[in-house]
Amino acid sequence: MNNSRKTKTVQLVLDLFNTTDNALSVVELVSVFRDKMNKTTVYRILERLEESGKLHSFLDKDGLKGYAKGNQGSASSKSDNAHPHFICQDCGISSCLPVEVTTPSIPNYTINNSEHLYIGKCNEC
Amino acid sequence: MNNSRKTKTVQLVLDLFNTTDNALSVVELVSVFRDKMNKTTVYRILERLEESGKLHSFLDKDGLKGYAKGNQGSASSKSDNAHPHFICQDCGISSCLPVEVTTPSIPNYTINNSEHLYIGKCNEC
DNA sequence: TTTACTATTGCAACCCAATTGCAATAATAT
DNA sequence: ATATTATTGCAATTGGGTTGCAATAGTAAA
Repeated sequence: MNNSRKTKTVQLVLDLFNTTDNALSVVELVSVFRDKMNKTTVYRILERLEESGKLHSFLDKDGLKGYAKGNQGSASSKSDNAHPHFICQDCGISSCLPVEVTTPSIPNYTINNSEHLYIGKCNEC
Repeated sequence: MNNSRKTKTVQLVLDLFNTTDNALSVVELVSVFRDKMNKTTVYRILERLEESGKLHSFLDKDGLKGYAKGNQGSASSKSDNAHPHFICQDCGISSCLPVEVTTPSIPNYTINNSEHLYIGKCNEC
């Protein structure tokens, strides 16, 4: 018994993420699907797709949420597969950086998870 | 001609940051100064103190803004002195990590600035 | 000290990303 | 077909953060 249902709206979201490797902000996604589904639905679909590991999320430099393909670990194992995200300060495009993240060891601190954001210019700009 | 004025409210904020090295979220600060000054005033004072290099800011894992002592570069030279921030998932306390940040070099990307956040447990928890 | 100048503050209204409650709808299992 | 319940739409709400503007209070000059 699988809980998740294959609805038209979920399929639309999945289709979009299959056309790009870039990350998309929730604001963009809500706008893109303006006529296809409700804002709340977009939020909830993204939430579920992240939960199930089909997408992962991160915060951009303005504190807005972005989503991209792939699993950065489910809610129960957040620390797997961490990678930095990049945002172009010119065109605003954001993407996952295919780079290893090294976690420093700090006395008195146990580090379980990390977020890394790089701001700069992409090759288009 | 120095633009900045030594007001009572600014002094209160500076006094608080002199009692701790930890970072404080804007929400906390607004709450702490609830009876001393207006919410808007807190935001504006923090903004000015960051501008002048007495404080620096960062985003926590929920996208909320935090402030801590010290200069992470003025608005014109943001990339100086970057360091990671730590948030304890138990007590919520956050602090600056005295660690160097290494910026990876990625083909086709120019990186000008970065944000690093570590989530884990502090020595108290 | 008084006066003039203007940085700073308080307040109310506003912006906008994100969340919530609930009834209606539509996948899926039987 | 029918029952079950995951999913959606909608409207209202929450909450961090911002803005406009008049009132207030530092500060410099007279």
